Amino acid sequence: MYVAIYEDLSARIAAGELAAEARLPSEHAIAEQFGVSRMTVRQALDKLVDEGVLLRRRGAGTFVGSERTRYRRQNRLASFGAEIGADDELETQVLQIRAVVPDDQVREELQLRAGAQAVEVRRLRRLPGGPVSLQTSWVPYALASSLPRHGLVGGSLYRTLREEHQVELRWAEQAVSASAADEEAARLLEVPLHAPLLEIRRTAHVETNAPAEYARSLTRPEFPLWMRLQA
Amino acid sequence: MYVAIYEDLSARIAAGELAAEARLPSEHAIAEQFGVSRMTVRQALDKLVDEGVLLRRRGAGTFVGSERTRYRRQNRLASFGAEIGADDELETQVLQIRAVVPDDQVREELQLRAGAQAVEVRRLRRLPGGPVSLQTSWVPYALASSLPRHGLVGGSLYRTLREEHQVELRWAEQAVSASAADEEAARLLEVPLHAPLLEIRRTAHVETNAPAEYARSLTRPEFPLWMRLQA
DNA sequence: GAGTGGTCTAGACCACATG
DNA sequence: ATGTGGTCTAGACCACTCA
Repeated sequence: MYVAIYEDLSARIAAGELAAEARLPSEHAIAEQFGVSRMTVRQALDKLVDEGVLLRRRGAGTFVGSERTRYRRQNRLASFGAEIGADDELETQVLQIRAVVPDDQVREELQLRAGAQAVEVRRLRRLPGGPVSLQTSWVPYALASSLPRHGLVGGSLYRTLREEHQVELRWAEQAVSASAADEEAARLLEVPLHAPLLEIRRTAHVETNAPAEYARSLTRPEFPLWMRLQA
Repeated sequence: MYVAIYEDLSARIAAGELAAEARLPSEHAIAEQFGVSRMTVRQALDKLVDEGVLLRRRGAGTFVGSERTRYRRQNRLASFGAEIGADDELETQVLQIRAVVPDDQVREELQLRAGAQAVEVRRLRRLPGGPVSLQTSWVPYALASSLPRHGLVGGSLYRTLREEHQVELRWAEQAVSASAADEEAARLLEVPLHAPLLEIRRTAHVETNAPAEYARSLTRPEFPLWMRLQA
């Protein structure tokens, strides 16, 4: 039920029915409107506040965040397109999909036995203006053995895992740093050799907390990563 | 009351009394132990799960996260020392504190009137092994007019704002990217000219959602930023 | 089958912001 | 003075995990 309230409010904000800075009905009023208790409403609002879509002000009300604040759903495990706020225009060039015996760091992150295989997916993500990000992902072979044969659905690894392999990713931890473009990255991302790039190493997990994807990505610095911090 | 439970559990995990991978008592049991309802316990556990300290597995129990997962309290607005997990050893070299009329981007982020002043704080953060990060912060002059005279408490801007100016920061949004070291950054951070650096631009807010700090930092790539993503 | 976390109810009192 | 969000109660039923 709280998911239904969450989706209803999300849709109304996305549609502009609830504009930026607008005040929402009070939690009591929303509860009555949906015929649920206030704790259930709060569960939906908590999620939207966490994403930066809503702001709460004690004694005053709950407000829709500014355009900029809510444009990017922050700290969410989403497709890369949604992450940079350009899901529609993003193109994916699949460079390679193959089964490999991964290196030690990948093996450890995916908790694979020595010699166990993983599927390696290398992609270049592009916008009309040019290349954006070079991404390499590894998925345990046992989870997605048909990936090399069947390829990606719509260029999205997460969508493919969900729809073709019944693998639903729930949370991830990632390390964000910077690195200099090597020859391959410079060529594919169309930047000078040794140019600074945003480097992300991510381990994503399914609901049982088992790791299901390890990824390394290099992104042009014009596409920063937005995040939200709580005290 | 949920804060008390949160702090009790945090302390027991930090002290090693609850080791990594250990299972916590059930939510019902914790509620009885503290004499509160289960919803209150969940409020405390939610916060720890959000930080990556605890992991929940439906039907099985709540577990302390692995050393690595819980070492860094992720997505939290904390002092830089706590952020990189080396609060004790971090040294702060204050390069400059002065009142300035900031540039347009800073003025807009802090929602200052044209010509209004801000206090600029420039710091170099160091560990025993060498420099780590070069940080410039701006705070509206009205919030901290005595900062240039009195300086920082223990090298920490957030602590100074809290203790000397009654300014408590509650949340922030930040853009994370990469940039090449200019001459000054290269000299202070002891890296080659044009070396890749992690660049963060952060706007921090008080409880009323008014902006109270804008900061730009450049960090050596050996000190990545860790974050946690939820589906 | 027993115990766990996930969700929900139908209230309540409080501190706080605003008119 | 009114209404808001912040917190809390004392239950409940469910799906799920695991012995």
